[in-house]
Amino acid sequence: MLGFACICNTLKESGRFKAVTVKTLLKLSEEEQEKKLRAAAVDNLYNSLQILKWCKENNILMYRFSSDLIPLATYAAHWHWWEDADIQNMCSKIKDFVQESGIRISLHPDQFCVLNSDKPDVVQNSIKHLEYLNKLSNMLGNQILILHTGSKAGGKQQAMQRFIDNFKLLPKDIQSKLCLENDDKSFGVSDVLYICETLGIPMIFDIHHYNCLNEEENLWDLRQRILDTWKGRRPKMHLSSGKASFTDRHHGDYINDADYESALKFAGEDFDIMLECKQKELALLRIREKYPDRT
DNA sequence: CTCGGTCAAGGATAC
DNA sequence: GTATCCTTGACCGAG
Repeated sequence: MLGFACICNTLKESGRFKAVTVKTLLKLSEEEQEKKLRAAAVDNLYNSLQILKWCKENNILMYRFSSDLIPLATYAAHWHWWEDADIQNMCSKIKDFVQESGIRISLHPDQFCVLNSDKPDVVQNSIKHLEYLNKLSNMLGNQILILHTGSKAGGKQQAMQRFIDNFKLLPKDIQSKLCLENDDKSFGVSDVLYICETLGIPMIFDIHHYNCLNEEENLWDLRQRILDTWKGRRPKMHLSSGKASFTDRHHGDYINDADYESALKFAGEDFDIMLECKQKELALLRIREKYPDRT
């Protein structure tokens, strides 16, 4: 099964999301602030639902929500977005649709969510961010939050231990949703597998990150260990192509055939594949056209 | 209206 | 310590 993330180009006006800047917010009264934030959030949730409906119509059964659906969610502390009737209403519509359509959903915190930072206030902010995404997840019926290990300050081993220690401080509800993904700069497949096995959480295998950063591990040796971290749930993996070259960390617009084929080979019958490329659903449709039997 | 500098949030690096 | 880049897509003020 293939999926894509966030933006849907095809839907034009309802395929992307609104943001609110702090600068703008500070010019407004508290009442106007809430009005602006609510309007953007409701709009973003509505657009997410439109995208999900489009996915269903096009038989795309996996989608990752934008993590910015509720603008400035942890900034505007006076606004309890989760208690807002319009937002609750939109969320339950999405939750119902997800349930009846069977679309597999997930959420991916932004890069500033660094659970293993060596700075205590960054860890606290990261936990706040995870609490926001967890709350939203429960309202949307999402069970998967995908995180990177984070910083390697102080050395990789220490940084991995900080991740493990800080993970244990999280509420169980968040812990049960977290999955860890290998990245392209600091923590490779072996590192992330170690953490996942230690904590008993699923590992997201990102094949392009592996191509950019690896210890020449034999993927077939690691494959079963990755599968095992899912404990019977259906595993997911990520796929993208380098923009300028095979190991360019920048994501390309589309997926190269060779990259798709090697991902397919790795996935076999066992993994769902989330596409991470600039052209989002268009890349998925292009793959489907090229490989009609294998998507 | 369009254009482009700017934007909550972190990290890594070079000096 | 501080300056600067990385990196995303939308905001928003200038023209």
